[in-house]
Amino acid sequence: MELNDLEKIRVAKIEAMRAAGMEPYPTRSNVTHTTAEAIRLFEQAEAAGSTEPVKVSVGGRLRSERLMGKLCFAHIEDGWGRLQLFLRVNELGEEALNRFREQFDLGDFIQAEGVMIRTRTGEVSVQVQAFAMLAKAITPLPAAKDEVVDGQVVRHAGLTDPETRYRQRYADLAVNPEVREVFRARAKTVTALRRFLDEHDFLEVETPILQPIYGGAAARPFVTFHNQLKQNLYLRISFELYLKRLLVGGLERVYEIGRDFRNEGVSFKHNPEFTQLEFYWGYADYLKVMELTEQMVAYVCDEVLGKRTVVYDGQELDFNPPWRRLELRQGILDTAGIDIGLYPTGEALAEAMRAKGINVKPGSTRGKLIDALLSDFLEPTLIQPTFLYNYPRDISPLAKGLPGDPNTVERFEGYVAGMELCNAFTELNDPLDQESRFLEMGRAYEAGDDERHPMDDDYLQAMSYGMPPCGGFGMGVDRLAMLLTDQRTIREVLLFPHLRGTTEE
RNA sequence: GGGCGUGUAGCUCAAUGGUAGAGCAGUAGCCUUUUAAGCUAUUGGUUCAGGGUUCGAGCCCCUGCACGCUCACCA
Repeated sequence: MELNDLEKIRVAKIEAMRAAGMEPYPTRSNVTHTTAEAIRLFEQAEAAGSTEPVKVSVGGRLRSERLMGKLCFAHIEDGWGRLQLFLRVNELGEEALNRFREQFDLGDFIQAEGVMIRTRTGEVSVQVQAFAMLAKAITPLPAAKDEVVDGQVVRHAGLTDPETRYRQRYADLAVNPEVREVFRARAKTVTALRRFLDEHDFLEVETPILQPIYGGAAARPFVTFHNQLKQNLYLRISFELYLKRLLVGGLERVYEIGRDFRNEGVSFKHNPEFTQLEFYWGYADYLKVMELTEQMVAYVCDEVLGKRTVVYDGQELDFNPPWRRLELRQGILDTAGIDIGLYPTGEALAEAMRAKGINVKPGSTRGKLIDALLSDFLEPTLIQPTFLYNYPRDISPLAKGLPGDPNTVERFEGYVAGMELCNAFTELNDPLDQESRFLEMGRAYEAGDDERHPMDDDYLQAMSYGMPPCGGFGMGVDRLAMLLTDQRTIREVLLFPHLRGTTEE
């Protein structure tokens, strides 16, 4: 452990404490109240007109110190808030107060016991009668100054460098309270999603992360190897194929919240591992799923924010149902000026796009071209929550066809703030059709496309036992958390986002 | 992967090719109701790494690394 000068000074204090018979890392604390409990207790006593002294023992991290000769004000912070400590030579004696001044630094975890009082300026405080070190910090917190004014935390020169914040998230969290709030909101989001689905009689399940055959999405997987079994395994790119097997088995409403892994580029909305929610709802279809989605997101907004509107990137988003519904064909016509319905083949559509001066990636299928039009023209315009529906068949191999339209499937995606939030369809449950779709995919991707999917024979076996009609749904939970916490990058809602390795060590 | 930008003290930031600085933190002294903890003094640097140009490089050039923005990729 390489120590800088500031850290060496603190280590010297540790040695001085031990030499004086005090343990800087005692095994146990003697904390009786959180800061919030202590304050509440005192305010209640005050309101009741009680003269009985409120005695507490509180613990927390030392966040500010104001040394005034023979007295000292300090703030400690625990997981519930902040509390001012008032240390006087009158109660503590000169020796103890000097010990506090000399051995206690900002960032240390300490314990203080005493009587709750209100100081002359009116701040609820602990008049300290005894104190102890709970855990000495060696590295100073990367916040120069931090205080509470009118209940607001004011920071002067805090920790802002994104790289340091992500690599040392512990320091970021310790020093930036709004970061802690983001992750509290994220946790509430996940809890609310679970509660909503539980209340709608969905069963939460867990399916394999290590899979011998990956599928359910078009993405490159991470590959790993089981030494004993001498077997290649893939980290899942979706839960879909396993969850639908469960509907075959009679678990007709299931969901899973967990991690997906995709071996692709990173961006403000992509991380190599991300949290996905998928649910499958027997006897439903994509229209019913749309309605449930609206209700679910509105429910989450209520639980997390207490309201259904949120300002994201300066724009107010309204999550009140119903969301705007826009047929994909119409949306592309409105924004790109091309009616995909007039071009049933990839060649014809590519021709129409070139005529408009749009760059066409050679070898693209019709579906990929439509997806490109969607991404480039339509997606940026979808700010308010919108369901795009009816998607091209060749990029949706697990979705059921739209009756009467051989090129189109019953699929929708939810877009908010120009970003894809969720993806759902009426699930294909015809095993023979499914098999031919797999084969179709295999041919379309044959020319060395590494998104080509292996045939999953066991999945077909499951389908052949019969799966009830159902609507399936997938949503990026990180992206929902971004929207609800007004964060413009996924890294801000991941505690430990993926960063490149450093060259040291 | 491409383009643009950034990298200087623990943190936030300065510094025409000419002595590397400030605020806060730290250290020392003074101070019995503070709240950007006041006054006084003071310590602290592999300027991301490695090469080059130059009498002289934080600054200019090259290579590499990391981060940010952006484009590409990504159902």
